[in-house]
Amino acid sequence: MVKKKVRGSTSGRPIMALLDLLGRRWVLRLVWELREEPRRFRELQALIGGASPTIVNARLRELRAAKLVELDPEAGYRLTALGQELLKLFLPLHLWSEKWAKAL
Amino acid sequence: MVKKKVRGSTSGRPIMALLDLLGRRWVLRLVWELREEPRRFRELQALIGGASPTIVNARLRELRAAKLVELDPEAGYRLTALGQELLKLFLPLHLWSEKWAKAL
DNA sequence: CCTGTTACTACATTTTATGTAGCGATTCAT
DNA sequence: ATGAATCGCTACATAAAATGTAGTAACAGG
Repeated sequence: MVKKKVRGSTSGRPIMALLDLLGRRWVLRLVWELREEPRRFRELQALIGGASPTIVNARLRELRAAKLVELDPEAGYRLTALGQELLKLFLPLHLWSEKWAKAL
Repeated sequence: MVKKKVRGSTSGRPIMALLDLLGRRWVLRLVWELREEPRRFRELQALIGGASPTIVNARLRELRAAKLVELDPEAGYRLTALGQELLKLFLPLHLWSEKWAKAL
C-alpha cells in the first residue's frame, strides 16, 4: 500500500489529501459538470467557463490519478464508480446552496 | 435581494457560486479546521500548514462576506450557524476519504 | 489529399500565493 | 509609565500557478 504525497498534505491523513485535491481551482466544477453524462474535453472546458486547456488537462490528470475520473475514448471523460460516490456526497450542497444564497 | 457576482460564476446559480468559493485555495481547509472550536488568526494559519498571512486573511474575509465564518474578538474565528450547516454536509467526506485512500 | 474532430502541448503574459518583516492596538506585569 | 507579549492584519519583493492563443499529432470520412 503506497501513500502518495499530495500538495499541502504532510499528515498523510486521507481527509487532508482529499480537501487539498478538491480545493484546487476548477476541480469541484469539473466533478460537478460530469454529474450527468460523459463529456468531451472541449465540452468540459466550455461548461466550466472557459478555463485554459492547460489547466483543464492538468486537473483531469490529477482526477484520473485519484481514480475519480476516467477517459473513455468512445464517450469522453466520466466519473468512475468512486467519483460517483463522491458526487453523491456533494448533492446535498445543491439544495443547501439555495438556502445559503437567500441568506446573503 | 442583491445578487453578488462571484469569480467564475456567470450564471448567478448559487451552486456555482458555492463551488467557486469552496474551490479557492485553503478555503476547504479553513472551514475544516474550524470544525471543533474557535481559532485565532495565527493558530488557524499554523493549522492549515503555514499559508501566508496575506492569503489567510483574504480567504477569511471572503468567508466572512459569505457569512460562513465570523470573528469574535474574545474567542477568535468561528463558523456561523450557516457555516456549521455547511460543515455538517461535509462530515461524510471524512469517512469516505478513508475508503478512497484504500482504493488508491 | 483535404477537412474536421479528437485530446493535448508550448509558451509568453497575467494573476495569485509565498515569505518575511513589521504596524497599530490592546493587555498585563514591573 | 514603560516594556513585553499577543492580537489581527498589511507591505512588498519573489516565486508559483493560471490564462490566452496558437499549434501539434492522431484518427475518420469524403
